[in-house]
Amino acid sequence: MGQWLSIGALSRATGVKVETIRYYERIGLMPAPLRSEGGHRQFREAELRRLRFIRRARELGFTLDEVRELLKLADGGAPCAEVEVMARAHLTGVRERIADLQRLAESLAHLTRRCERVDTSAVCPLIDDLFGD
Amino acid sequence: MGQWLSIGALSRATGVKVETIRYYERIGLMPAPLRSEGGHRQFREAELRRLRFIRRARELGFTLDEVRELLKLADGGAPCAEVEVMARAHLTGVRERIADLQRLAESLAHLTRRCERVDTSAVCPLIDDLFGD
DNA sequence: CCTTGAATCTGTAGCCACTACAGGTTCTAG
DNA sequence: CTAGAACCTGTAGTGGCTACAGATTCAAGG
Repeated sequence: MGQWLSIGALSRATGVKVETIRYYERIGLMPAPLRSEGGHRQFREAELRRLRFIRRARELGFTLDEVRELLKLADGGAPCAEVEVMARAHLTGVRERIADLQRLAESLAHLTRRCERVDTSAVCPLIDDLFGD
Repeated sequence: MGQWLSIGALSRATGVKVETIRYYERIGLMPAPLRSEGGHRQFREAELRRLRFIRRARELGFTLDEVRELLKLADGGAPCAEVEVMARAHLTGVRERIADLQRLAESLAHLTRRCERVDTSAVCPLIDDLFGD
């Protein structure tokens, strides 16, 4: 009943799974928290904020390494310009992935459209296409 | 100099890396090929066609399990309807991923836009946002 | 025929970001 | 005091490769 959260409470508060929290600690993304007599983790406000930050950055698609970088910038006073550079680079990457997937969806749609026109169970043009030279 | 390809030649012919070809064999996606006296793999037309099929299906974003399924269908005469079902399901998945990424790009664009408006090196609104409750 | 060096062989470990156990200990409510 | 929920550590698995290390085999040139 103090000012701390158990790992389960922190998990509920952030939406990050218990195992993942321990994983983040293991890889040094989260600091080692205080412990109870018996060895249970006790988290405080700072850790809650940090973990929320991590979760949101992950939701924006940053890799853990990028999150690490972002946290370093944040901890170091965060010159906005540098953060923006990272975010923009990331955005560019995301847009490229979207473009890739769109091309892919295009191809798939095209292939399935060809499938539609085959009466019942002839040789599938999609399969044929994948095999063709 | 017969009718077979070495693993390197197959790799060049398909664009699939040598290690990946061996990996596909290990997981049973490619059949175990003939071997030379000394133990080197000897691939023939059938394997070339199969590997090309795999590569193209992978380019369309199918998982290896889906590729396996597709190959089973292809080997079994391929009733076009079933193939179409798989392809459509896959297409739906791809479109969902595109939608997810677009939402993500939207958020990122929004955040970086807010960054732009900060003069020089104030507290970064992007970082702030990720920390906020 | 012999040598050189490129290609190939097997087996194992690493990557990312978790997730899922197993087998034990601690905490908390009744 | 006790039951059982929550927690602990450590290890292994996921997908789809990729990257070694250290040994062997192959093809071409002399």
